[in-house]
Amino acid sequence: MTLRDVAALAGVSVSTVSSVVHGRVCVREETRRRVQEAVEQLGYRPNLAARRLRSGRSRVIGLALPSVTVPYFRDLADAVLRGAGDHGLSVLITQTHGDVRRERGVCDDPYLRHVDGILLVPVALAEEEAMALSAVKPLVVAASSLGAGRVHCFDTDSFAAARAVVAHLVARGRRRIAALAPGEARPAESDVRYQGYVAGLRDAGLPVCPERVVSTERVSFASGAAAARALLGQAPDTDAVFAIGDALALGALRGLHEAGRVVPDDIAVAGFGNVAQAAFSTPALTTVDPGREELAEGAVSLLAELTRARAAGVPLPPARHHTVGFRLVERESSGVPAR
Amino acid sequence: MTLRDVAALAGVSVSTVSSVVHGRVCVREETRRRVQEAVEQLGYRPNLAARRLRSGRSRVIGLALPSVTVPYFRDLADAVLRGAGDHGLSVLITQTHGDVRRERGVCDDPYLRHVDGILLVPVALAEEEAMALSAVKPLVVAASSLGAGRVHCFDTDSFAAARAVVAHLVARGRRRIAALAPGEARPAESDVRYQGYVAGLRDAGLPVCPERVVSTERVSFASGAAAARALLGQAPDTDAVFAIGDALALGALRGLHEAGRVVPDDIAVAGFGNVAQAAFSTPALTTVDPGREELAEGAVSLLAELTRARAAGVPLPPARHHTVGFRLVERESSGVPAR
DNA sequence: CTGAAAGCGCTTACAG
DNA sequence: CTGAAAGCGCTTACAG
Repeated sequence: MTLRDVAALAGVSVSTVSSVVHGRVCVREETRRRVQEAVEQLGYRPNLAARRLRSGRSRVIGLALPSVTVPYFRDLADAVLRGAGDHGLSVLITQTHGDVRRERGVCDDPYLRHVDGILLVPVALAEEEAMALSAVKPLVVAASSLGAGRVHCFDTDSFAAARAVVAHLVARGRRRIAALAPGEARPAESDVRYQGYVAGLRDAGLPVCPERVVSTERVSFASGAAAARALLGQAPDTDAVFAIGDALALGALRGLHEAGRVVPDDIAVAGFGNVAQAAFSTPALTTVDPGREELAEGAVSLLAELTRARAAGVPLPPARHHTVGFRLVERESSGVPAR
Repeated sequence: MTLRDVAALAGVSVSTVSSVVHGRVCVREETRRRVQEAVEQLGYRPNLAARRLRSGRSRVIGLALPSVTVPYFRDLADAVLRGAGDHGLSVLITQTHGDVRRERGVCDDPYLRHVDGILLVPVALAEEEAMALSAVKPLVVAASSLGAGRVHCFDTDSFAAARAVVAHLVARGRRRIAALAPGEARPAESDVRYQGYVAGLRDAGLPVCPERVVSTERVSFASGAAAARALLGQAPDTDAVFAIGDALALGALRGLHEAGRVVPDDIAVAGFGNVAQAAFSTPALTTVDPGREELAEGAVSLLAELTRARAAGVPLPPARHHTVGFRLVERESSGVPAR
């Protein structure tokens, strides 16, 4: 079932069929009708591989993120999948597992080689490296604070959001507020959230106590639970915890429970991400809604625009850092009653 | 950067380069070396679209599942992504949202059109419909009990697993055991789990009480919470709940908590799926580990084999229902102490 | 062991 | 408004 077959049945040339299929206006109404009938009758479907070979475009974008098992990224993937559908794009997902080499290599990733553009959710990539990637193919960085706007980037204002979380905890009467965040080589995005935490403490005239800052190995339930236990060991009088990710916060809830602490009576907990289960934990989790839908949709739209521009050979719009609004979601874990 | 360029640099024909790239043995060692050097030097990468057009294979498989936001499917997607990588396959994900028309139409899904084969996680599809899809392109049904083995199918023995859950609850002294499951048009897989519940009650000589069977709209946290509230209204003396999915169970935990019931003291809860957060809820959730890794890997391997067979023009192996082992994971929500 | 050539199905100037 | 023709980059018999 090829253009040739359709052309034969409709009694026209393949060029004409191609024009009809692409909705070009330069075809006589009567001809168009005949071709369309032939298309219907034969159930013609264009061969994508041929189209791609010819046009150099694949209509597929790559989504490179740490792992779909992290609730925050999974929800983001869902939003991207939906957004891409609206633009007629398919999505190829690849997991970097937070490995900076894989992040650097996304453009070489054999599974991502034929994609038109890449939506990258980096964890450890430097802005310069992202710029290098942008030179290879259209790239939009999502959900990560990649600095100075020299790369197309869509992100929540994580600094302000984290700061608002701390302000909220302070308003609920907490003074000894801890932070849980990935350790040593803190990913850029996590670091921004952490800096927001520091700023929030400063706003309230509170000190940053090193023993209240716990480094975690990853952003996972297990790490959160372990970090909570460690925190109680080194700073038992802590009365609130800000975890830079919901998975960490949900794990901390668990760790605190195991240690016999009552949340929020003994200790408040707040996270970041407003993942689906944050509303259904016990107690329900106070967190930041990062405007995920808007972020995913904006990033996909921009990427679609970039790939179109590139295909058309027109200059790409200059890189910019787009910021999406956030919302503080106050729930039981910080002492806000349900309902 | 094409075969031609490499051929020119190496001073051979494109056919020879192609042979080297494909590792065919019929090339003289000295020639192979020269070609490989040229490949390196030029950084040659094959054009996938051309390869696909020529070979008719894409090395991409489609994964069609209800939604990546459901924890159970998200964990499955993660396992499939990893399994596919081992076979050198990319994965294109499409969400059916449990819509049977989208399930029936997976082979026509414009985003899945060029894939070599499809891994389908159906919710409402009948076996006959799946057979019809199999005729279009290689298809493996995963994580769903699709009957009689006339379609390639990988599944947990959900019936036995659900039955084992009930046996466990009975062993923990529960007698008034409720079930939470999607309503009216119960998906095949959910129904199998439900039937396992019924069998489990029978094994213990317990009656199936209609007022203890609550139909949910979806498998989500929110549905689980709502169902738990409904259950308490219509059968307040219930002492255990078996939810056919972990999302439902985790939501029920929340609903019961809101209603002032203590789990497991007042009422035990068990789920199905052993999703990542099941170990980190409060209390930790008793559930069934469905052998996800084995299931995903088996399904992907089989699909890879089918696509290879089809490409080679050899007859596909006959359809079969593969069953994967499960494991009951006993945790606090059914009264098993932590640790 | 190596190469010339056909062709996968499409798009796109270009000519008419 | 329509068609003939070139060519995207590759693979694969086939001939030598």
